Amino acid sequence: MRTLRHYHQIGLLAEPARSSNGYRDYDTHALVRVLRIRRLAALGFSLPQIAAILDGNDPPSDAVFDALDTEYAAQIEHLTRQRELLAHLRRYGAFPDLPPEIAAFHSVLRDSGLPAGAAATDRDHTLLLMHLIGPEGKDYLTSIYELLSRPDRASAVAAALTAWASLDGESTSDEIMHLADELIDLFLPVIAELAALTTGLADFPMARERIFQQHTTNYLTPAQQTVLDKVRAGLAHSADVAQRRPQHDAEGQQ
Amino acid sequence: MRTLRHYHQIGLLAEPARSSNGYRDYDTHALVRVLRIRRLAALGFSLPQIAAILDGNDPPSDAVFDALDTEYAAQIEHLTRQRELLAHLRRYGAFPDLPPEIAAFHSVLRDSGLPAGAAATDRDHTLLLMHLIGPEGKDYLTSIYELLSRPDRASAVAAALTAWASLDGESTSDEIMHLADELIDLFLPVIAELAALTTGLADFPMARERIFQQHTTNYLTPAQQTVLDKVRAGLAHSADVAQRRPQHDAEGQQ
DNA sequence: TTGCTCCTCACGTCACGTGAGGTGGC
DNA sequence: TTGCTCCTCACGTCACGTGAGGTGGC
Repeated sequence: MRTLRHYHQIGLLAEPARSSNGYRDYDTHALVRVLRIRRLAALGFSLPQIAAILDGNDPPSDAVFDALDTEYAAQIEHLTRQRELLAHLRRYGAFPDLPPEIAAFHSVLRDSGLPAGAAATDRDHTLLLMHLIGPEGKDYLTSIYELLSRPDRASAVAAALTAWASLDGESTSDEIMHLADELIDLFLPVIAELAALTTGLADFPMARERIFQQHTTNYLTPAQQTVLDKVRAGLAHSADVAQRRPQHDAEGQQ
Repeated sequence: MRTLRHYHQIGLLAEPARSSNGYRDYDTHALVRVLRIRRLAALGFSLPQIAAILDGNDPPSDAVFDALDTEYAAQIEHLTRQRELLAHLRRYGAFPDLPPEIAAFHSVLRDSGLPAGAAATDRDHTLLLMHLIGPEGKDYLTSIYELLSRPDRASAVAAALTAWASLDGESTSDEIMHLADELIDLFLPVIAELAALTTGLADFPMARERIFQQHTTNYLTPAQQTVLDKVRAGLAHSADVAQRRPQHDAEGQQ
C-alpha cells in the first residue's frame, strides 16, 4: 500500500528517520498520528481537513461536524430520489433514457400496439423535444403526453404513429392524405400551443433552427415529409383563422 | 466544457464530420445520443455501462437496475451509520479521533477533573491500545473502559491519571509509591485480564514488541517509568499467587 | 483592431492502487 | 541461490475542469 507514502508526500505525516538499510523507522508518535488520520478519514474528512484538525490542538469545532452531517444528509436525499426514480422507471417498463415523467406515456403507447422500431424513433423525437423546450416547458410537454396517452385516445395515437412510421416510397398518396388529416386532428391543439413556446436551450454547439430542419431530413422518409408539409399547411390555416381572434396565449412568455 | 471531447476519446460518441473551419459539425443523431448519455449518467451509470446499454438496442435488463438500486441502498445504509456516529461523537464531547464506543468514557473522565494535557496523552494511549488489541478485543476493551468510568469510580480514576500525568523529576518517592499502590488497586483486575489477550495486529511496518517498549521510553517520564515498574512487580506477584489456582480465564482465547 | 466561438494539447482533481525494477540480510 | 521485506519512480483510476495558446470570420 502506498498510503503512508501519500501522507508523506502531502505533508500530513512527517518523514521518519531512516535505519541503516534505508527503511523508514517509524516511532509510536507516528503510529498514533496514523491511527488518528485513519479514523478521521473513515468519518469522511478529507486529508486537508484532517491536517487542519490535527494541527489545531483543541478539539474540532462543531461547524466541522455540521458541515459533514449536512453533506451526508444531502447525499442521502439525493440517493433516495435516485432510488424512487429507478423504481418509477421499472414500474413503467424501463426506458431509462427517457425523462421519467414521460416513460409512463411511452409504455402506454407500447402496450397499445406501437411496434418497437416506431417506439424507438418516437423516443428520439421525445428527447429532442424535451431538449428544445427546456426545463421550463417540461411540465407542459408532460401534460400533453398525458393527454395523448389517455385510455380513450392511446390506441388511436398508437395507430397513427404506426402508420406514420411505416410511410415510405410505396405509400399511396391516398394513405398520405388520410394520415395527414388524422394527425392534424390528433395533434392540432397540441402543436398550436407548442408554437407559442420558445423557451429553454442548452450549450450543445448546434444552431437551434438547424436542429429541427436537419432532424426532418435525417429521420424522415419523403412520404413522411409530405405528411409533415400537409400538417404544416393545416396548422397554418388554423393559425390564420386564429389570427382574427385576440391572442392571450402569447403573453407572459418573453 | 470538455465533456464531449471526453466522450469522443473513450469512444462513447463518434467523432462528427468537420466543417470547413475545423469545427465539429454535429447532427441530430449525435445530439440525441448525447441526451441519452447525459440522462443515463444522471441516473448513476458509469460511462462504460452507458456504452453497453446504448449498444445493446433492446431495453436494459432488470439486473442493471437492481445493481444500481442495491448499490444506492448500501450507500444510504453507510451514510446513515456515519451520521449516527457523528451524532454520538457530538453527544459525548467530540473526540472524533477516538473509537466512538470509548469517546463517552473520555468525556466522563474529562468531566471528572482530568486536565486537558493528561486527557490528550490518554487518548494517545487508548489509540495504541485499540490498535494492539485489534477489532476482536474491542468489545473487551470497551467494557473495561465502561467499568473504569462508572460513576462510583470515575473521579478516583481521573485523580490517579492526573497524578500520573504530573509525575516528573521533582516527584518524591513517597508520591511514587503511593500512586503505584493506587494504580495497582484500580487497574489490577483490568490488566490481569488484558494480559490473556494477544490477538489482532495490523500492517503498520513496526515490530509489535517494539511498540510498547518504545512507547514507554517515548511518552513516559522517569518517575512514571518507576511507577510502571512498581505496578509490574505488583502484577507479577498477584500473577504468582493466581498460578496456584486453576486458570479458566486463559481458555477459549487461542 | 477587438470580441467571440471554437480548436488542440496537457496538466489537475482525490486518495491512493498497482506494477516495474532494484536492494539487503536471512 | 531463493524468499522476503522494503525501497523508489511512475503510470492508472473516474469523468471530466481548467487554463494556455492559437485560429477564423465578423
